[in-house]
Amino acid sequence: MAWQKIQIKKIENTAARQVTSSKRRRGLFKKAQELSTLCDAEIALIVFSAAGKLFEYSSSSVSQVTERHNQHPQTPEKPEPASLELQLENSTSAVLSEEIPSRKMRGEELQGLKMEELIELEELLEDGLCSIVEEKISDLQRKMIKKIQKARRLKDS
Amino acid sequence: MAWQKIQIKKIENTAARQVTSSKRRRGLFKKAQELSTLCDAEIALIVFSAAGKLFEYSSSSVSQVTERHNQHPQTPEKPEPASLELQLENSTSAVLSEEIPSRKMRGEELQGLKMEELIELEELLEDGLCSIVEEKISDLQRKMIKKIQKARRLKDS
DNA sequence: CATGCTATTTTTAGAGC
DNA sequence: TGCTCTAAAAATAGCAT
Repeated sequence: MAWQKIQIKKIENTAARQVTSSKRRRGLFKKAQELSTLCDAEIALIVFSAAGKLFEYSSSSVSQVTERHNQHPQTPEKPEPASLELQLENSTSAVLSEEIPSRKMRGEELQGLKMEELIELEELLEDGLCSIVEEKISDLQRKMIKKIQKARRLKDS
Repeated sequence: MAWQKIQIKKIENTAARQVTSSKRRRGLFKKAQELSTLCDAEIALIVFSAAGKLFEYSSSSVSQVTERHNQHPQTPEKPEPASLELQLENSTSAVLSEEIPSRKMRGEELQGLKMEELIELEELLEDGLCSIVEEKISDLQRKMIKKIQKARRLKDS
């Protein structure tokens, strides 16, 4: 793909394999998310690295998709909300699965909780979303600063 | 990616969405297979198209991987913040196109701007991201409140 | 160990069949 | 729906920092 084309066979060099694993895994998850958003597909992607580490992505939740997979065939209906809404819906699901994976509180399962638990969960969700966006804004700022510096250099020249 | 760059948002045209779905799905499955082979990873990929059709790939078998996923000890570390990151990347793109569509300031085009314009743009981006997340949090709160009320009714009955 | 940098390969949007 | 073609856009292998 780059300075040299590679064969699709196991990379024996451990360090190189690790680097390729990270890069390609990231690319794969991105592609999965893009397909989900562009084409309104429901996707679950589970990856166990050679080291046994788990990585997962889902447009909704892994358990939801695997459950649907188990019960296939069936023909569900898919409404079509705004794209941004859809993306944020997915963000919500992702936060839920990340912040409280051990409690399996997703979707209708929330209904079984006590009020205190619901409030606690609410706070978790807010914190999770905010911290993630703050991080994203920092990235944006850093990128913008680089742009500004570039603009300056262009003016000086 | 080709004659014209596209945004990562739902493709409204049904025919075009179907075509893109087929093409990208194939690409995604190929990438998954390559990662599995190159890096000795165990992968399961489940895709339900918008029409409800099932497509799946696994380096071993879907049920084997999902089983391993279920048995996985409560994910010691954050398994996948990447998916959220990616979704926010796309949200950022959406903000760009929504907030300043008439100025067509995306990607490399930013480089032609003056410093003041860059700063102004930076603020727009931050505001856009924050307002979107605030809106989402409001939605969340509303939903949580409904859940709480439901929990109360269940207790009273 | 991550991050950045190209040159090169790979993917793919759009149009046609 | 599936295939081909083409040029632009993305991904990325190998290094460098």
